[in-house]
Amino acid sequence: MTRRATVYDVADRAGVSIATVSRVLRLPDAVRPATRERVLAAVSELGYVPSGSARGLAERRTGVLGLYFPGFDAAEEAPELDVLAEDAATVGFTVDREADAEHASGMLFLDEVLRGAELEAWKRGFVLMIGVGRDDPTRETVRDIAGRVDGLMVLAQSVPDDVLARLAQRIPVVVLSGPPRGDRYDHVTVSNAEAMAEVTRLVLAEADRGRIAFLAGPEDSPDGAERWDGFAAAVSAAGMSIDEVVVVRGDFTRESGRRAVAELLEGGPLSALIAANDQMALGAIEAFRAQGVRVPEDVLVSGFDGIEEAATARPALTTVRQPMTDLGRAAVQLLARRLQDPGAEPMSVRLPLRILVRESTSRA
Amino acid sequence: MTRRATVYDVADRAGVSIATVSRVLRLPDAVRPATRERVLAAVSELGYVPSGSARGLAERRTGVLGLYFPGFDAAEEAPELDVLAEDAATVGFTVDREADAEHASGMLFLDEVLRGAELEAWKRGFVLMIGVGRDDPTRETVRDIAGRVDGLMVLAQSVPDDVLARLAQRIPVVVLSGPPRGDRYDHVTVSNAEAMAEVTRLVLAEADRGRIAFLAGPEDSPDGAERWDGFAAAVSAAGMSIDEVVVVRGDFTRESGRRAVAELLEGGPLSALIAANDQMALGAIEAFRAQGVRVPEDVLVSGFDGIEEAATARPALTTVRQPMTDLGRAAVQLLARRLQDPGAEPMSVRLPLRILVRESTSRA
DNA sequence: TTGAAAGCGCTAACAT
DNA sequence: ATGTTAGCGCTTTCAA
Repeated sequence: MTRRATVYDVADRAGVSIATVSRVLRLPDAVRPATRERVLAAVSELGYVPSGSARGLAERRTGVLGLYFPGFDAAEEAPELDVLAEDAATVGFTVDREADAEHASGMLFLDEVLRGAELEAWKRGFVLMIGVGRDDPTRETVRDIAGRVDGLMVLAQSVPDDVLARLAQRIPVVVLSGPPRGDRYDHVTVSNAEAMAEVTRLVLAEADRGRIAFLAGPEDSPDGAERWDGFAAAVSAAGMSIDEVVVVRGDFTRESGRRAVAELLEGGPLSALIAANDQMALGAIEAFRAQGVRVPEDVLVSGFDGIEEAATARPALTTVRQPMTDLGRAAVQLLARRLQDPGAEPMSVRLPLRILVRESTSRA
Repeated sequence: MTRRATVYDVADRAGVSIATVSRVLRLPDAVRPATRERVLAAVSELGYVPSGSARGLAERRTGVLGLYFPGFDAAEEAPELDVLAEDAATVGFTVDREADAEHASGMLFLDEVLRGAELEAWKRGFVLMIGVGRDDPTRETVRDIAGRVDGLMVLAQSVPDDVLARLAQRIPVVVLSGPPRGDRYDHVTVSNAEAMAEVTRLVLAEADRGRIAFLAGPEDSPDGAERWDGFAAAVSAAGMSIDEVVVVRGDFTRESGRRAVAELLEGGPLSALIAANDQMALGAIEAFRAQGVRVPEDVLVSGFDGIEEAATARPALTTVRQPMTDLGRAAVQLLARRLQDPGAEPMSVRLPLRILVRESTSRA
């Protein structure tokens, strides 16, 4: 690798000025064909690739959009790997008769958002830079990224409010998912409440007249709260009093779903259980089965999130799926809009959720 | 958003020179605490975020690594989405009683590679820029990226040889997966052949003395070729002649697996079928079942790739899993090495595969 | 159609 | 410990 070629090298070689080189690359039609050919030949011969930094500096835009996630791993938990080590593995394989080669769990959400964002960014001529929030107080990855991009998309909760406010002073910020964070940012969300209301409506329509239970999320979860609101609204709409339903609070884990069912069954049989997320719903189904209660024959169960396991579980779980790819795409669209028109009013986009009706709520 | 603050603004406000501002940010200990505080206060008040472009230009390094994938989508196939349109959807949900909300298929591979790369990059103080290869002749996304990063990781086959060679002239390149592309690049691969040989050995040890079949991939697949080599080696090692086995060529699709079985069964019963990938193996199992041939009682079947469905299928499929996260991590490690020592010899790292022995090859 | 030259916002010598 | 200044490699007026 010899010294990197620059515009000057190309200009020399083609016998033109650097301005002409720049023009050939940016406004080819503004240059006489013969000259253009000479320049392109030089570019090619020298393997010239323009410096993004220099361009970014001169143009005052980078052509890069940033996507910032909450940490999807505890960096510390990652096993050691050092392929440069003296004793680096030399075996070609290992044999495993037990393990199920855990597929990365739960993170599909982020992957799909990423994919949607990348597609939309590409369509608009941007490239994507990604960052993951890991709490290392000595480093602020998000600022690292903010300094290198024209606009930033952050997943709800991944950046503290004050930091976000600072960054928004410098570049456009779009918040993805979660509740609105003030009305100063562009924002993409989903209709948690409406979708939960609809699920509840569907379940109530199918259920016996009997005890209905809601398995809520933790108190501090904004998503959980919205889902509760939706449930409550549907209950009222069905002409029932909210006092007629039983509410148990869980923490979004499967185990808390199991515990909730144990508790609920002490109060007698149930005709439907509506959970604030899939994990709790799946835990509940396990517990019902353990107690000899059949789903959906004896009790209907619904979840929320649309995790993959909801589809493969027996019975398959009725749930609500996040439009993950569209979340990513919508975020980029909002960012692109603001980049074009920095003064526009902050805008909030609400994407429809997809309700998947499956066996667990079908009194066949 | 007022004009973006720069070092000059910060320096003015703190009553120091721009050099001092720069120092506070990069070598805080080289500045007197009192001065440092003043500067940091100014930084904070102004919401100053250093320009990555200016830094990159001055430092002659960007602190960014690039990861370039082959297109995981046909951009054209993506449904329309325009959240800014006048008639943008206003409904909160849709109800779906049939569909299984397809989880993005097959691309888990890339997601996990990405995750591994991001983790390792973060550990080393880099951020990650991603690009996806889509064939748009008018744009060269990969060059876009190459101009903005200190080093580039490309997935095998995602970049034409000549383009790659050009880029490698400018920045370090690491090739991921696939066969070596010349010996001029650092390279991370897996031991396709060895792992397939081991799978074959395991299956042969378990199988009846009967007809053994290999379900090969398309001729032009380098992976397919390596897997074939491994199979052939194991067959020889078992003291059999390669002529004793039946070989059918498929194209890595499930349908081709089904067809292959139909064809194979015409030649009489089989005792084992070793497929070059999971999709074909799963297709084969379906076809066997349709013919009343039981797996694994009558015939053993193995796959390759370790897709998720291999674990949930009935019977669970014996397969070989790619160390995807480690591929990403290893690539970054190689890149970091080369960045430190540009003159080092190109290095090729071979990662062990993980053989997962499951029901489909277990004569219980 | 082309060239000269002035920045873009930073870092890193070198001076003080 | 801090300030001055010369680039880093490009884009973009403004002139020619």
